[in-house]
Amino acid sequence: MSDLLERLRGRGWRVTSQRRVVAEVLDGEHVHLTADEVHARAAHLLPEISRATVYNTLGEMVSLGEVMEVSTDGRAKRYDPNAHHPHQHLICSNCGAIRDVHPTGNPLADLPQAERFGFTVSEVEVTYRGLCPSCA
Amino acid sequence: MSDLLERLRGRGWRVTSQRRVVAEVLDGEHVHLTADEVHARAAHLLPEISRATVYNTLGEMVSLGEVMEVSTDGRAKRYDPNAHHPHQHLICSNCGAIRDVHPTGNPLADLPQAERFGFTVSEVEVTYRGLCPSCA
DNA sequence: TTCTTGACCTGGACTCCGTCCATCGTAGGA
DNA sequence: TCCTACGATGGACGGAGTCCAGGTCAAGAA
Repeated sequence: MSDLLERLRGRGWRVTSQRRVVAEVLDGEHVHLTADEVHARAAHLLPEISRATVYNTLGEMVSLGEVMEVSTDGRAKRYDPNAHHPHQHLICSNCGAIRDVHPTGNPLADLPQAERFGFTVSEVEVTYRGLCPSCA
Repeated sequence: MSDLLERLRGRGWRVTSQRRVVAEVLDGEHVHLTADEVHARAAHLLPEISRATVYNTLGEMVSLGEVMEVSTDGRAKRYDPNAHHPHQHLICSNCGAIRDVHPTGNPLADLPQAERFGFTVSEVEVTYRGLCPSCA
């Protein structure tokens, strides 16, 4: 993630302290923060940052393909900086903990032509659910 | 779905006109209505039905396993009455159209033990995305 | 059939998540 | 250093869903 700002600058992004702070907050493995959590942590580093800016910045990072949006439960969306390594998610049904996982196999190949209803299918998203060690 | 009310009655549910109307609205294949849509259609049959009742009834049907909740895009949840036939979903990225699909294979088996992080995995949800014939 | 009662329904207030907009500030090129 | 267009701000707004106090009624009892 450290080179995220470089990539963004290369795409013509103006680098501001707000954007730098959001990028810093979104750094690491198994990071799946809500926009509000990003805002809280960013505000720790830059107290005056506004919610709207966090939403804007996250939205831009998503549309640039640098960050992945994860809708876990119909509540707040979560933001996953691990967008360059294809992966799926494993979610605890009880506490909501999320892990990045890498299943074998190719689910796209598992959808027969007859089941595609004429759609051009381009993407598959797999969500595993269960109980994490602490909740089991 | 016609026997849904019978099943619910068997589980000790009090059958009211409101619940009957919600059950009637949720009938058919490839039905994926939002709570608001359910409310609108139900109100067509029973004008005084309230939003809260629709939410309560849908929530109860979901927790009884008679209806399945589908979070498509982080907007409103959709309700799928086809809960007794395991299936996945295919969604048009452009217009949001949804179809029930039946992939081959077993994605649960595709998650190696080492990728389970100690979770007790019990459920997989697969969402295919692409463009429907009208949007392509 | 009528009575009784606890489960159910109602509508409006409320929360949470996210978006919009007018205005102000500033990064970075000239 | 100056300019200016892009970015940030914060407050109002909107959609989706939940909560609650009070009124209503389904269904078993007699």
